[in-house]
Amino acid sequence: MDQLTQKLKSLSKLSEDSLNAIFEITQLVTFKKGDVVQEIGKTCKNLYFINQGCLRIFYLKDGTDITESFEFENSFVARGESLLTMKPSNKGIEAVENSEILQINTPKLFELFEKNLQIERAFHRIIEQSYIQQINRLESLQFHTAEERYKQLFEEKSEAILRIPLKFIASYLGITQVSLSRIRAQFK
Amino acid sequence: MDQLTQKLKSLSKLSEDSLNAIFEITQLVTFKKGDVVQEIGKTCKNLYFINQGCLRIFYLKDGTDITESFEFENSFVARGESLLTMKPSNKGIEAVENSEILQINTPKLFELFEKNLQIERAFHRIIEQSYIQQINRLESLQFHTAEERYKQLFEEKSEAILRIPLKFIASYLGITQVSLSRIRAQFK
DNA sequence: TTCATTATTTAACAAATGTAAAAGGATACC
DNA sequence: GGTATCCTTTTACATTTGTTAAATAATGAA
Repeated sequence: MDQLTQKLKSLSKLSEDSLNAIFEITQLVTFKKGDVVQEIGKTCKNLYFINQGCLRIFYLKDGTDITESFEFENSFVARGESLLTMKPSNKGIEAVENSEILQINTPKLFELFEKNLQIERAFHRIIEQSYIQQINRLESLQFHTAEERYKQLFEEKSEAILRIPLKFIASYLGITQVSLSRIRAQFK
Repeated sequence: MDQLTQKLKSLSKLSEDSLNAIFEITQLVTFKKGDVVQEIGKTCKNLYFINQGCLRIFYLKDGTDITESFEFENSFVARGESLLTMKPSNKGIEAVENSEILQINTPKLFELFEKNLQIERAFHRIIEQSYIQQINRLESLQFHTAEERYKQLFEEKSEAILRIPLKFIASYLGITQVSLSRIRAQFK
């Protein structure tokens, strides 16, 4: 739980008791490359923290697999809109690599909020940070060309291009694989 | 304050005392069409609630005015990324129509959080809702064509097309005015 | 290793969107 | 009311991106 502890402490002040309360509703799980962590159509009842590996959130648009987002070590992953509304998500989560994941039970987490303000605040920080991330992503998609978006990804998250299949990168950037290939060809 | 009261109560349980504490840090302001409510470059220290009128968040990309978002009556408006990070925003806020706005002082609001959990929770709801909105907007931009995005706006927020100049709508949809005009021409 | 499968690139053509400029419309101000 | 300004549409052409299909490269399993 070391990595998770450090991450949580970096967000908000947390006592040992608070941390232990969180650990009690947390489970270590492992997935193999390609495993489905959460199926499309289910309501999101877990918040994931990546110890090792890579997860992606995806969905199907007219039968085509679309990558909404991906995360690496020391990041949280959840289908926020489902977690917060308690409604089924049209998105799924998949392991892009063999992964070691901490799985936090969110119904129990929300119960903890009622008795422990420290915990509530820490997890609100996570939501806030996801929100800020989302605002920046929107700006990128709204007004940068596909080439600019690729460059930006290359600069800010270059490991993504090394660790994630390009077909996932393409849909993440909102373009086709062919288009991404053309952009990459210019770079040489 | 009626509209704001109703809105807040719809989000979370709030006592009269809590509501009054919020009102104490809230100010009624009016703007004329075209007025700048918040300048680009300033740190966001207010959360706005629209009693009457319309606000838009915008920024400049290579000298071109881009509309990031707009809101009408009974909605909150803020540059979330600046409000939460306390850093200057590269975006501004403008009144699209003559508007009557309630302006909530956020540094004081954050102080209230420390003493009043009800208030903290109510405003976290606002952030959560903005976050969900943002997720859906991203999905729309990432994988719908410009035509689909226009149709969607038409169906979900048709008043926007009536009340907001099309040049603002175009950049909001991530396309040029010319392109929007072409899409609209097909609809006749 | 070898073969089958999957991922990536390339090519050719079609469709969508951008750019620049001009023409109409609508609006605001004197 | 008239004029200037701003908004919207249209046109013509350039560029980007999508689609389909094929070729090449990389990967994984027997």
